[in-house]
Amino acid sequence: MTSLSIRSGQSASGGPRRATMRDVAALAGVGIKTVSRVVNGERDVSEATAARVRRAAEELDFVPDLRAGSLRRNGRRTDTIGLLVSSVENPFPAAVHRAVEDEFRPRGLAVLASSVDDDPEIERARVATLLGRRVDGIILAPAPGSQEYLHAEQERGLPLVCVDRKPFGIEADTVMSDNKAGAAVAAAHLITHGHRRIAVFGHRKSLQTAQQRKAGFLEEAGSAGIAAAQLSIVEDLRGPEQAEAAAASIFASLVPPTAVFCSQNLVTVGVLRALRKLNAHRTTALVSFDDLDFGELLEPGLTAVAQDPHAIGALAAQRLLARLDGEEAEPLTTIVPTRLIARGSGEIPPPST
Amino acid sequence: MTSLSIRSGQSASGGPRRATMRDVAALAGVGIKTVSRVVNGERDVSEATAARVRRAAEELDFVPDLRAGSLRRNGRRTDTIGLLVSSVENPFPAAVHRAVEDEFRPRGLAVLASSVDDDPEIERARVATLLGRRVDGIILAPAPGSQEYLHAEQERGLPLVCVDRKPFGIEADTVMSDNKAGAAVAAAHLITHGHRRIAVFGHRKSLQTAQQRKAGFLEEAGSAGIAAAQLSIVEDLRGPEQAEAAAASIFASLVPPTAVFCSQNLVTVGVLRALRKLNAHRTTALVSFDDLDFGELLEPGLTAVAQDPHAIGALAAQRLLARLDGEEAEPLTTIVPTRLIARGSGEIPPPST
DNA sequence: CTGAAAGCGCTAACAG
DNA sequence: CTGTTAGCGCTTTCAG
Repeated sequence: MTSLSIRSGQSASGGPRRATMRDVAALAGVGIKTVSRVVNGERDVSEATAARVRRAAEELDFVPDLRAGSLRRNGRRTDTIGLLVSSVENPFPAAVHRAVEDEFRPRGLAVLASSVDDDPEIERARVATLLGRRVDGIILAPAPGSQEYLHAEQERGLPLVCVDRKPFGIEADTVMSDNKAGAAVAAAHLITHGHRRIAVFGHRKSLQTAQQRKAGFLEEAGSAGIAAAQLSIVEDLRGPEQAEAAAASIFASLVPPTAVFCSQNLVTVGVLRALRKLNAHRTTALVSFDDLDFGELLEPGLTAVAQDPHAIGALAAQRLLARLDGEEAEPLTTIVPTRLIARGSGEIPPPST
Repeated sequence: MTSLSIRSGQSASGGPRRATMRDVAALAGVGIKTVSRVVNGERDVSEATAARVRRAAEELDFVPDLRAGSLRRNGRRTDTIGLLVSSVENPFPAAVHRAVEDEFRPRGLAVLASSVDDDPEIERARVATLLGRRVDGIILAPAPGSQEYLHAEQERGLPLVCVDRKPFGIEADTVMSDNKAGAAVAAAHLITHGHRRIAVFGHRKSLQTAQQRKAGFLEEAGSAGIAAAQLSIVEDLRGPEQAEAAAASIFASLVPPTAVFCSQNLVTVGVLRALRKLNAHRTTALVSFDDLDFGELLEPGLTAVAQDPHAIGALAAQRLLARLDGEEAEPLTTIVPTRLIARGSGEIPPPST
């Protein structure tokens, strides 16, 4: 198995070195440029020589080096784009990732994906990594803080599309959910079902999505005659644990809210845990912004304002492709609608005290 | 805003072209090699010139071109690795992805991630894409079918590490869950709780994990005196819908099983739906291989054999790093233990008829 | 239809 | 300590 053939390479790895175009040319008895023509499907090569070249390439397991090619090729394209999200592991960004991938694949574009953890410094570092690899464009879920540092790159012609939130300090194509409207729908839903004493649990305050969802909810509540002061509002919850603690304290009070709105899925998880411990989950209405993966399996089923991450990813990728193809229009913001899915938790009426 | 400065480039994008090392050298008044030294942190450059170079680089927004560098550098490393999983969107691969990323980041390695949808042809196409970009190594969740086509690449020195399942037709470092043992634990758990009439729902048969989990379960059942013939076994379920249909039919029978084992999370989801529709979810014991994201929120809580995707990803990445560093040992298979999490559904006793 | 020469941006190998 | 020359593997340009 481990036959130690001649080492010509530098590192510890063995085997013959990878064939180059020159090798193929030599074996086929043609010039290197002819190989290039065949490999790139340029015409004006006689079928006879083309066949010889293909056989030689096959024989040698030739795989053209895209690095070298892109270095000289018109446009210097690497056919690689960068995707920067909060975490490749979270369901929302992961779905965006998949949609982006599917949109790019037919064009032969590969994607360098990386997690930023909503940290501005990490974002800059990851961007640097992408620029060094000369990606053709970047799809970015902006972290809190400014993206102004990207302005020079945009001027230099780097296509940039933002997803989930708008960038700060620059302009760029952006594809995002209709956070405000979605939250307003959630508010209207709870109010319609008779609730007026409502708790609002918000996620990380520095994120635009948190601000917009809160604003959307409060506005709708306000126009229904419920002032912000009448609501129990908790903000800046960083995860399920914090959300659970906050909910535990609020719902243990003497006159607890009859309904909750959670602005993000992780917050929802925490709140659900708290409600279950208090055995209040069947009597307290709950609407979640962001669906949970199997929200229909909960009891009651989770009523959620669902986003459409696939649509967001696909639209962002299409925007990037358009820019790559030379579109010069003003930056465009695309708002993707949300959808309220009523499955039970949001339709619980207030106690008929 | 959209100031159309001088176009020197080729594509539609404007702006001054990106600075090269030569530009930096010229501005700093030094040779290009000196810039190279400073940029790469080689010593033997006077602090004075180094400072001048750095200032010039800063001034020009210089970002070294890693493509060009890697083309000539010893080892020709691109500092990029490929990750091929069933889908970047599924929770399990997504968690592996994150762990891999975290392990590579400190070394400056970027990751090209791509979905293969468990299709052998797609796998080959994605591998080709990676080879063309000259990745330093590949982490692969093998699709059904043979990976023999990778043998030549391995000989040529391409480090390959498999995750989740073993490759077929070649040998390679592999990191995977202890499927058999995990399934055996599930069987023992149900049997201990008094069940003998058990349904076994398996996922896609061509996947190793399905075979191993089924085998592990049956063996354990066998040694407890339960023959396979006494079990209701359904195999090759491709998704929640199929699983739901299968479960609906089996549990509607006159003498339904008192317990279920599901070999994969998507199967679990389908079975749970079916049980709920039959209102049998509180009386039928269920153990799932693969946890659901919020299994603790179900009622009863989901008893699951949980895998450790982060550990799998991290270990796979470490294996790859070791190979990149020249380790020449025989391919190593690392088995990651699973953990049974009892949350209620698996502890339901059989009806005391 | 085909090939030789130049050069992409950088690093290796040598000079000074 | 610093610079010059070649050359990575490919595409361009321009001659045959």
